[in-house]
Amino acid sequence: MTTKIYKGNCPVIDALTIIGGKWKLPLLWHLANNQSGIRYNALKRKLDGITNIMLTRSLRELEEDGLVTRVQYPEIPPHVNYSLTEQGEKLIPALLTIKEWGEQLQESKNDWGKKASSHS
Amino acid sequence: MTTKIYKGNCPVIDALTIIGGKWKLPLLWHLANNQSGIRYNALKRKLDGITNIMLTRSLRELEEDGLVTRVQYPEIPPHVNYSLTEQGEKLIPALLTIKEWGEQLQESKNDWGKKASSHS
DNA sequence: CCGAATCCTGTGAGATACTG
DNA sequence: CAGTATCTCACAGGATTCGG
Repeated sequence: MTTKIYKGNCPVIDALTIIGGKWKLPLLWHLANNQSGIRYNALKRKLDGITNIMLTRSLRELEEDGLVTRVQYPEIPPHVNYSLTEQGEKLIPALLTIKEWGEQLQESKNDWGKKASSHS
Repeated sequence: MTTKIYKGNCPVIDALTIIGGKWKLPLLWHLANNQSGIRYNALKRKLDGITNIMLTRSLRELEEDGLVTRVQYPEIPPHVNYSLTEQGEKLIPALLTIKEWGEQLQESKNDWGKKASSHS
């Protein structure tokens, strides 16, 4: 994936396709931590290693998918602000669910299945 | 993605990487619907269009990631049964959370935020 | 300051054929 | 029945360069 496969058939796949790019999650994460919005270059600094084109692409796609709002102030110098939409905000709790599962998975990969008999 | 990026840093990305392949979700879905397990060829029939190699690869990866159990009965003809592990089962509720979000997203993409008031 | 256009490459995905 | 072995191809990701 993040190749689109069963178009429209499955909301889960749709969702994962939307957030499936390499930078989408980090991007959403930083946007979630800046509810007042954040500027392009600030975003770029936080996402260490991202190039202009990847940042622009990712932002555009998230915008088209209705997760991100872009507000442009026609000033000199230019000023563009990005923030999560309501739909974008709603995604965060879902991601936290996944996060917990991922943490459980990492724990279970450590050996501790054997020594756990102390709490019963 | 599902290129691995920030190895180990983020459980969310880890999780999405694991379930990120093209057939992973459909596969997990069918496994979730057959708690007693399901055989290779039965799985293949349900996943219409999948090739042997993709099915094998996907199963192996899920097995290595601890989501799927492979049980082989040394009979003639061979009989191999696949089923979800506990970790695999735990993933399902998380996916349902994502599913709900995806459904909300599709609703909001239909135009009906706008037309709600005026058609006089 | 905020991007777009072009070109290149590594990897996921698949077609096809063969095996214990 | 349950897989493997190669080969090819498309596409996401990225380097580089340029513009309002």
